[in-house]
Amino acid sequence: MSSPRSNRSNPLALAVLVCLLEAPMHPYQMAQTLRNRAKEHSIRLNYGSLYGVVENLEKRKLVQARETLREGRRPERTIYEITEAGAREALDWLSDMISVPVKEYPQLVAALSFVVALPPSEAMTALQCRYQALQLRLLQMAGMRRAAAEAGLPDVFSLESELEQALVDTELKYVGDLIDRIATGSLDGLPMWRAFHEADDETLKRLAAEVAQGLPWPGPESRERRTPFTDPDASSE
Amino acid sequence: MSSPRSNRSNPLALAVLVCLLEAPMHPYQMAQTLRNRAKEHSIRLNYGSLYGVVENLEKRKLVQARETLREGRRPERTIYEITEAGAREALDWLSDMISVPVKEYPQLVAALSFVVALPPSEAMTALQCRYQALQLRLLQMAGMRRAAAEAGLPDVFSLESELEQALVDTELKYVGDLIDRIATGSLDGLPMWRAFHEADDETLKRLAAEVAQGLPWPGPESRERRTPFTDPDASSE
DNA sequence: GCACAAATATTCGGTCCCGAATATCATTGG
DNA sequence: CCAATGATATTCGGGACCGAATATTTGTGC
Repeated sequence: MSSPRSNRSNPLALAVLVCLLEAPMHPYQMAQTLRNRAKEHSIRLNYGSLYGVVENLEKRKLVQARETLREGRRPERTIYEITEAGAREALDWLSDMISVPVKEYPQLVAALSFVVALPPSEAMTALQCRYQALQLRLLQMAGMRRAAAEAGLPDVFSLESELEQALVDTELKYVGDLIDRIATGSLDGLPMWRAFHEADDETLKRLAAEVAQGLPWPGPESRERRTPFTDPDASSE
Repeated sequence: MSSPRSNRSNPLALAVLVCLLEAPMHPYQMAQTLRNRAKEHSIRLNYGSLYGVVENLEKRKLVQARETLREGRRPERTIYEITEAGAREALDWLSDMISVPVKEYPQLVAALSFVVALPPSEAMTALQCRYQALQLRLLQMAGMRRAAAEAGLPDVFSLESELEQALVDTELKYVGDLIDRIATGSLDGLPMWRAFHEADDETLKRLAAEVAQGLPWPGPESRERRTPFTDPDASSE
């Protein structure tokens, strides 16, 4: 009934609104603007998505077409401008994005949650590989930040890269520590992990998995029903 | 031709493979297993998505239906098992996810990149709000980790929450610092930021925006073409 | 034993989004 | 001057995903 389509899922829509907050423009120009300001590093920017997003905003009356230039030369360029409601929505949305942290799912967090499925030696190799890649990225980011500073860009315009750097740095340090813990054997549970994979014996593996499964993993509500996992028709074979 | 559908986009598919690496099961049981192990905190888990993902994997011959139980009681439960190729894919994928860091777009990074669109006072309020929320989340996470430790779960099974905590902690500290920098006025560019929003004068605002835009924002390739932004037919009005 | 709620297990429709393709214009140089 | 290349600007098809709806069974109180 009220809002025809998407809510506040796609941050690209916010980017569009903020662009239009400054001046009316056509979609491609928004892309240019965002790229010029290196926002592509903080927002997932996709040429194809832009037009859909803008249309969506138009349906929700947050932006409106101001004029369509034809000029005979270029293909039609539709210039959009922000509406009253759009301006309000932009500031509200932005405010909310800062105020309310949402759960996110970084790749490495996901990967680590399954790391025991990998033999320790392979995990080690992979971690070292990531460590080097992260070091490289940190160097690149530091370079960009230095260049921006030298160009006279005030910090307030590059807060996002400060934070990004801090996060990557944290990840780097964590990975480094983890590598050490495995190398020195100080990681709690490492013998068990090794046992899983050194065992030629399938049943041991299976057993170990069940151990992991059977361990009481308390949720935040602290008392979780132990799922009774139905019938033991587990079959032979 | 070769792979009918999605590649390695959805980590839920990896979760499915890892589940099946341990034992054959039906989709709902995978969900149970993942929830029991609190993987829902590290993987975006959606009941509806599961079936689609599993079908996809079946098309790619990474899993196969082993048997379909009817039992007369419950609706049909199709039990899947992993294939040889599936097992290889799982380990490869996992290894890659660890080895190769991919660019990610945390909400706060996106939000900060537009923070100057917000009046400083509103930004301040929002930041303080987030700060409190993050503190709370940190406490919850610490509680869960302590509970897990007391329950005897070895660290190697909860690496993902260590990392998550480290990341949230970094974010918290960054937000705290930022609040201080604004409060004490030590943030570089803060007067400019204030000027944007204190000006009743529209033209000043517009001008300031252009300053931000005109500033040479060097990309990682260090020399970016200054986009000539086409014709100065900017129109009157 | 029956109504009602909760858990179990899966289906389905709509929508969002990505990437490739298209179409036009500008520029270069043979 | 026209073919080739690259930048400009937009369209489009189709797959993936989310969340709500659907069945069915189990449990609970009366």
